[in-house]
Amino acid sequence: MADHEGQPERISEAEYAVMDVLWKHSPLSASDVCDKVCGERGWSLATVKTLLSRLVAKQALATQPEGKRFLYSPLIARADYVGTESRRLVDRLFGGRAAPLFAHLAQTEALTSDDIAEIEALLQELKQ
Amino acid sequence: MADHEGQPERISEAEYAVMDVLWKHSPLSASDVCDKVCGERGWSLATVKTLLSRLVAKQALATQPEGKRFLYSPLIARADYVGTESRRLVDRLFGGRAAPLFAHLAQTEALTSDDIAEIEALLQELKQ
DNA sequence: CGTAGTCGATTACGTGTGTAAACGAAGGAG
DNA sequence: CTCCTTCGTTTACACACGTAATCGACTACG
Repeated sequence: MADHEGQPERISEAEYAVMDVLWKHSPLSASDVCDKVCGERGWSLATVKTLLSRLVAKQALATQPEGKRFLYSPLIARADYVGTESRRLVDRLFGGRAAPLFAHLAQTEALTSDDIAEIEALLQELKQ
Repeated sequence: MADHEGQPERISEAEYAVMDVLWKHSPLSASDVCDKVCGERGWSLATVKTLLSRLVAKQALATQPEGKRFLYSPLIARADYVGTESRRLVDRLFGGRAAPLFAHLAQTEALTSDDIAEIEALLQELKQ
């Protein structure tokens, strides 16, 4: 079947943890990535290697040879991923409207007064 | 292994489509549910039956016998599910802060001016 | 030059998910 | 009373995901 260039394949939660590291520090080797995530997630280096390979297969990461090993760097922007995922949630759960999402976050106390201030500031900009 | 009563099991996307129908019209039979979703999703009745069974196993649906068949109704509130999922996203992608999520939604044009007005109204209430 | 460590690639395996067919019980039609 | 339909239940299967061991190549140390 021809590489028919659809929308990018989805990135799973574990894969996201790997992307997250690479979004913060760009070209890293597999071991470097493991140093940053294997602790928190209780992973072995082998697991990180698998996730890196899958992300390369999904064209979410690029590899560049450095001596005998590879350095990995993101091919997709964090903002794109985050935007897509946010949109998915809003579409699926709130019929595409952001306001009900906001109402829910507010009701479940996920909003601090700092958040409120910040959002007000954003709204001010948007209204201009 | 003892039924150790943890947090409710996760509901997958396909399962959510079924829940969605039942959140709108409460006690329905399997065929009724199929009538509402099999069209849009291209499912067969068998698929709906499987999803219903899995949701019962996950204690997300209750069954009540009606003649020879069952009527299904939600055991968990839509608001709970939606709240949990929203929270997961905010935690995972935005470090638990809602404000950056809004910034993203705003930038990707997911916010209409109606949304903005609605959110402003909500903020007014929250500030009291 | 050989041996040990390291790297990416390959293979593995259990579980969840999407999708569905097959099976067995029960009720209605004739 | 027998056959067909209709339920719910059981079983199936392919693919994605989480997690990891193993393998073949290469390098660096001795």
